[in-house]
Amino acid sequence: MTKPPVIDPRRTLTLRDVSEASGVSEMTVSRVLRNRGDVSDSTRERVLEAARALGYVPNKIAGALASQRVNLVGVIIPSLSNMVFPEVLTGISDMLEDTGLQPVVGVTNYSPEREEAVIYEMLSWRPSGMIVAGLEHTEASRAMLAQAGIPIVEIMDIDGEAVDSAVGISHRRAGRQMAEAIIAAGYRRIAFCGTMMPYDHRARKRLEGFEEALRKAGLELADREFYSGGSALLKGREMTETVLKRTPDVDFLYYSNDMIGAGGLLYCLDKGIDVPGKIGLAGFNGVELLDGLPRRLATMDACRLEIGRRAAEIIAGKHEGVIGGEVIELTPTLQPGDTIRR
Amino acid sequence: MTKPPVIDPRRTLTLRDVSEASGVSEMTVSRVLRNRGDVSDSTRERVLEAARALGYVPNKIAGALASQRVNLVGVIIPSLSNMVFPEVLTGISDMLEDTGLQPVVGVTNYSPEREEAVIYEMLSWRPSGMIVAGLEHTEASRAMLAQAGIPIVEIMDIDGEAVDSAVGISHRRAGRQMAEAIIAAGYRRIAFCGTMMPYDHRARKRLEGFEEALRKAGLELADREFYSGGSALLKGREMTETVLKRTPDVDFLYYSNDMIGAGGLLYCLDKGIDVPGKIGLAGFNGVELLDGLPRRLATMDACRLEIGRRAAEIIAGKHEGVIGGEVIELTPTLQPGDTIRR
DNA sequence: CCGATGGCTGTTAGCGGTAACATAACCCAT
DNA sequence: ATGGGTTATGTTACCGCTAACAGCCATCGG
Repeated sequence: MTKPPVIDPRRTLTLRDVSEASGVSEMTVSRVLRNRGDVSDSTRERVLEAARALGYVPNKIAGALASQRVNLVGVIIPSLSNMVFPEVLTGISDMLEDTGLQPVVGVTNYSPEREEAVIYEMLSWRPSGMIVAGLEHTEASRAMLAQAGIPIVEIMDIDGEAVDSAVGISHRRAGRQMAEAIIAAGYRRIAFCGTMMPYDHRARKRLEGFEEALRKAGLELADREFYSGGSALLKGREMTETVLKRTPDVDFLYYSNDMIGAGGLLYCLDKGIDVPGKIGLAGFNGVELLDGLPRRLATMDACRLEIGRRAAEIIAGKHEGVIGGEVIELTPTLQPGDTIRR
Repeated sequence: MTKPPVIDPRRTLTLRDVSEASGVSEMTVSRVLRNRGDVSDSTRERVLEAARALGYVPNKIAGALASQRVNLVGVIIPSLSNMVFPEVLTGISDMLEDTGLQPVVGVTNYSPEREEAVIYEMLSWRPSGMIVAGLEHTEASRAMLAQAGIPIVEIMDIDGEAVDSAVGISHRRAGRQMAEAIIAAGYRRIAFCGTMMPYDHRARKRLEGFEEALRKAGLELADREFYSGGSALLKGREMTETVLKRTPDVDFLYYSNDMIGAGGLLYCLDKGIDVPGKIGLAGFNGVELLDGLPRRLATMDACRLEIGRRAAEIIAGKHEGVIGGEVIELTPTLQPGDTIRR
């Protein structure tokens, strides 16, 4: 028995509906809607009218399958609650704006397994390219990316080996530079406060570079304190208090990000501690938030917008010549602010 | 380190490749990979092995077209640089976690035209549902959503007419409640600072509710100041300074969001102004950031996480019975903090 | 007046999967 | 043996669209 042909009034429309409504073939409708090939003005007119009247929305799934072309770019980042990744996203969107490409975001929460799953999921939509934060991935993730046959750009970091292209800064060098500036300013009892997430490789590399520079100057960290979760601003306060109580002679606090740095700054100001006289402070990232604080925290711009832009450019193929495997190192600038002695 | 098996790089793998490699039909491979139907253990084993060895990643485009099923949920929000939407997203992701559904985010930058374009783009991927921030859309946007034949949930706001379902709070009421609390605390010369984006309807509604309550008490705004763009914290400082200079007898400042409120708070503390004695302050949203400030800003929680969760529940069809058109009003709680006299 | 040319539209054959049905092999009770 | 029921696998026909090519008609130079 054949099923009764259910004429669903809300059946989703297809090209055929538009084609019937406008009296031309599906192919012509397709051409009109994509602005492809030659279509006479009168026909185009008629088709557009019909499509609008019906409220037709093309089915990209079918289109993508037929054309083997997908206008999506997968963007995989560890977190959205950080303010740094949204800014990278802004750079990406800006640059992708009129390329017909569209970013699709996946979040990993700093978990390599989650990242692997997200990459798999993304790739199964056959995007035109992938932008992935960081250089550290599971073996399987790297393999999938390498096999995908699309441009891959790893962003934020360049201290390591990229699957394909990479755009970022050297966090080791950033840590080193900050240490050198701090030492040059005369601080000697230097402590570190930062995230303890084992998978925040970039914070780890900054600390490595930082300690390396300290050693070179015959110094070592006077103290260190780690946190995870919670309000970063509050954690910054708390960690600062902890360190200052535990190691009262500390004269500088290096924070792994601006948010906890800001917390530390507010704490010091609250307590009436002389900043940067008695204690110097520095963070990392150059977040906009700092502009509103009572004093400008020393920090280092991570070139987030620029990273997003450059990565998107590579995906969009806007760069001349080179086909892949580019590594673009951007150079962050140290902003001494008002929390390092001069 | 062993490299993964390098397959012919010019062709992406299909079911057929796996089927040939494991000696069964494509259909059986499909069944194995989706855990559908009965497949003998030995066959399953063999297929999985082959798929893994080849590095096969299924093509969801083809799958979606064939099955008429897409495991995506479109989420359309005005901005990512706000911290409130990332939190809503968290709620959505949490709830969607094990439903097989995956959120895909689109950003409108508070532009109705952009929103229309993003909705069109999203719908053309035929998602299983859509979550859209706000109730105000272009005529065309509403029509598209209504026609799509999928569950639509408008979030954040319930003061207006929903296309289908809605989850949110009443911003008018929120504004009213805050005004009542402020008046009850004895403040009389009340000013407002907020965004001037013409499309931030929720901020607008809060202000409307706020002024309504003032009027009911025989009061009116003593002053008002608007901003757009830039560092919200800094703008908060600046606007506060402007208002206090222009209208020195102001005794309360109501901010349209916590970030500018925090800026105002920092400004007042800087200037040694007695808060909440001489001047009271309040913001809106209950952002985590506030936890780290020297004093707790009065605010009102916008139920962001809960909104995300509930919206996702509706899409996932986890709610019993009802088919659509639900409107869920959540009730924000006023957190008086330390910046309103008691 | 013919074939060539170019503008416009239609036809055909998939894209890579999956739903639905068909088939084969094996089991058991009748 | 026979029929009916399982279980495991294969076959067929699309899903909605687009690439590639085929056709048609008017125009045009020789």
